[in-house]
Amino acid sequence: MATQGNGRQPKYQRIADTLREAIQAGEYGPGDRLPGENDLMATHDVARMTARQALGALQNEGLAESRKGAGVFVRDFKPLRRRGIQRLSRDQWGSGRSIWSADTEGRTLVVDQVDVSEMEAPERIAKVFESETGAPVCVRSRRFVLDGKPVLLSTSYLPADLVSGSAITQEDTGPGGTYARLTELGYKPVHFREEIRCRMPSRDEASGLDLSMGTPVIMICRTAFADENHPVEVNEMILDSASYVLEYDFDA
Amino acid sequence: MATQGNGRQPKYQRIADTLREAIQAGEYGPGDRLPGENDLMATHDVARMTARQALGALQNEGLAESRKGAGVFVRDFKPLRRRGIQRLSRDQWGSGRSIWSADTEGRTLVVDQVDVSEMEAPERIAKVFESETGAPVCVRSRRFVLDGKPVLLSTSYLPADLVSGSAITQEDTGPGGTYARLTELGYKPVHFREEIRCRMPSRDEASGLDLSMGTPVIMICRTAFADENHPVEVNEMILDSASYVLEYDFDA
DNA sequence: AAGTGGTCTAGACCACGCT
DNA sequence: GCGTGGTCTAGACCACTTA
Repeated sequence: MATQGNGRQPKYQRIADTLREAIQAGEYGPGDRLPGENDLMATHDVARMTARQALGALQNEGLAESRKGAGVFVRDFKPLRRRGIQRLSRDQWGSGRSIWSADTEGRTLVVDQVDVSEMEAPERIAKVFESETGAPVCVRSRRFVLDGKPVLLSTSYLPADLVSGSAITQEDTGPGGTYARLTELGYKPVHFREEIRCRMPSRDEASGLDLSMGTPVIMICRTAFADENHPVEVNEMILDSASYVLEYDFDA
Repeated sequence: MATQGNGRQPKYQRIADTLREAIQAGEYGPGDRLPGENDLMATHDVARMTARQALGALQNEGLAESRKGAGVFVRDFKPLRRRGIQRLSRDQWGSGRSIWSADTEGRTLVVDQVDVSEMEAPERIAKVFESETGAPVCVRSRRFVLDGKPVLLSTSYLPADLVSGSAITQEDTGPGGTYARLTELGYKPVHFREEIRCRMPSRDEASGLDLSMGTPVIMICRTAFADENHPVEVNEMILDSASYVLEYDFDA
């Protein structure tokens, strides 16, 4: 017992390898149910926990996901393409269209969990605005749900003195959104910086995006600048990495 | 026994939460050792597997990493900043400098596992070059190790007929690298497209980058275009997400 | 040599979903 | 109702590091 030394590598890894290869060979397609714990215990003659470890490995790799009471299923990957630069070109939001219309053609977008409030700026935000920590900022947080699947959590920070009284402090910012309003206020965004990180989600993020185990998130932190390096907005976004491909097109 | 219903959520989650909060509160700093399995069994009065699950959860979140025979330790996050657009501006490689010099100032970069060969183009690559599947391509794969830590795996594909006989087919491509040579050959890259995905690593990627559990990878697929949409190179990169922040700067 | 995490067994009860 | 995955116990041996 516990003689793991048979084939040089752990039993659960060998079982996981078998399943992985079967998936990649197409024996199990997206959405198909994989052999369950009981199946694996029988076919590989192992204990419960060992079969579980094998299935758990596949889930941690993002290849499979479990549904309680139903089984473990092969995952699908059909991402949205988010064109980082074109979507923020002036004509997008200049003409009253949401910058989202570029990404979501022909699909159903719902924005929910909208919350607009004013609070003291967290340190990292205050630092960008070059204001003292604790200066008031307008905070707009939202969730984007595409065809029933939550794909993005967004939290946007703007200096409160800049936007007070404008539609930006309302839930509905009107045609063209925040950037159109900033333009009207004399702070037209002319330059953007996007910082991209990738990591495993926090518990809040996992539940907010309805992520299954083994799905990382993409963090995009976008800073919008009015002319001459004047930052007017910081937007922190959390994206379901299984729902997105980011694209940046630029000249040498 | 197995009365998990005490506090509404699983025991291992409660233990993980305790540790997570302690980490975020700074009680355990980067590199510090967390309480081990035996500690947790004693302090929380649980079985081995339950303590393991708690520590496993933290590792899957990327918050901690285990070292066999030593313990579980809080992870650090000190990423490189990769400026996607500036690093590919003409003056970088035009002057004989590697585009890497922009990222790695003052650090030790080693390139190893260099392999240059010719093979038939995989389907996705042939599609980009608009050649028939199986057309010959020059494949350059390398690994970049920064201060002893592998951070990036790169595989670059170029049409074989375009580069045959040039230094691009050598291990050392000379000053300015592949892009300087392409320019000399009359295929100056003038436009780039980078596609970014994020997912959990394959086993090969995890071992090649020496990743610990719970670390996703960033995939960058860059296509370089000579004038008028003529693709001349496809570079597929796998980045350790704990080592990188990507940055894209652009005008509206 | 002692302690650590990695793997494994053989049982158990639970909540959930539906073949 | 029955099978599913989710959680948990109480043991065990192993390989590795030296905190």
